[in-house]
Amino acid sequence: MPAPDHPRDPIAEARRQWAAHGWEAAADGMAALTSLMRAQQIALARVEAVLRPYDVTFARYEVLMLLYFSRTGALPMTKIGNRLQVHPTSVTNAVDRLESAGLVRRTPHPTDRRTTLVQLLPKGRELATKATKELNAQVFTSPDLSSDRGTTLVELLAEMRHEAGDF
Amino acid sequence: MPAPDHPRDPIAEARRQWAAHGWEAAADGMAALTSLMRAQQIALARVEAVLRPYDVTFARYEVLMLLYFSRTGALPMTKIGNRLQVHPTSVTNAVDRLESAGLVRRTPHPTDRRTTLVQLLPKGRELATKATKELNAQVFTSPDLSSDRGTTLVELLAEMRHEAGDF
DNA sequence: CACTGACAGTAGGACATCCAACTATCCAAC
DNA sequence: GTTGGATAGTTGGATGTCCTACTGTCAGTG
Repeated sequence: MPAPDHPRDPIAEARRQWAAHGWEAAADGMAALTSLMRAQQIALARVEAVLRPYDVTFARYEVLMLLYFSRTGALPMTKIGNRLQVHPTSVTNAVDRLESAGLVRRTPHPTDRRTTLVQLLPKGRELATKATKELNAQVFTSPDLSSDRGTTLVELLAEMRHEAGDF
Repeated sequence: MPAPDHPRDPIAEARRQWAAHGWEAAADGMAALTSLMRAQQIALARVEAVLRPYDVTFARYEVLMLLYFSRTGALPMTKIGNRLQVHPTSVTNAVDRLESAGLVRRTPHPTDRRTTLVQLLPKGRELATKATKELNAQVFTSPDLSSDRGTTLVELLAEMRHEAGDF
């Protein structure tokens, strides 16, 4: 057996404890969920480190890219929230900051006065292009994400998301 | 081709856009990372929904379980932060709230006056037991986590975490 | 044509996370 | 012994997320 005070995988350790307490049936699920939490934390930190010089967070970057890919460069707040699966108030927050930074602009909807359109500005489009280039180079092409492992991960998580009604 | 305004997988859609913009090499990595973010969000929401009646968040629950599994029911703040891979200030925050709820207690370390020990109280141990029973039943044994899929997920993410120096 | 329910967005509050800066303590090296 | 670097923990500030509650607007129903 390994030395007790040696750095081991804390999730494997937790899984062992689960089983030791008679919770065998739930041990795998616990390990899967905890792994998900930890891996997300690591991945997010890597992304945010790359985005920091551009003064945007991942949340705001996602909004920019959604607009970047849209035909007219503009989308209603609601549609942004639906696509990113975040609360309306989170969209308000992100757009507030993007607007303050001069990257997007709020525009009234031509026919529906309830709706606010978010319009990507040239400065925002430029930032999206540059930041994406950096992310592609420094994170998205890293071997632990882009290999077969990454593809398998996408498939597994897509099934999970689908069962949870994500799309 | 599917109807353009039909609900499709937004990640598959983003992957397609990535490729269309000449970023093929990064498309898989982007999809993997984004899947991770989304799946974590879903999983966390499921856990927090179960924990809400107990007035603890997942972060605080993790602290409780760490103490629950420790031999003496007490750990230094630093050790908690290391195990959970969170910032020292996050531990301070979580322990503050657990202490206010009467679930743990701060104790001075017998020999090192810099160190603060966090001691699990009976009320905290009881809550940990009950909450775990609920989580096991309602989340951790759900088929999308505990099947082979869950096991594969744990292995994949363990490799990722290991390469990122998580343990 | 008024009413009622659904929808779009925002304001205020709670929580978790991180970072930078600070105090207190320990320990090793001179 | 004293000094200086490392360690433990907290405080204050920023950000993102959610929830609840609220205002305005739209659209279908009577």
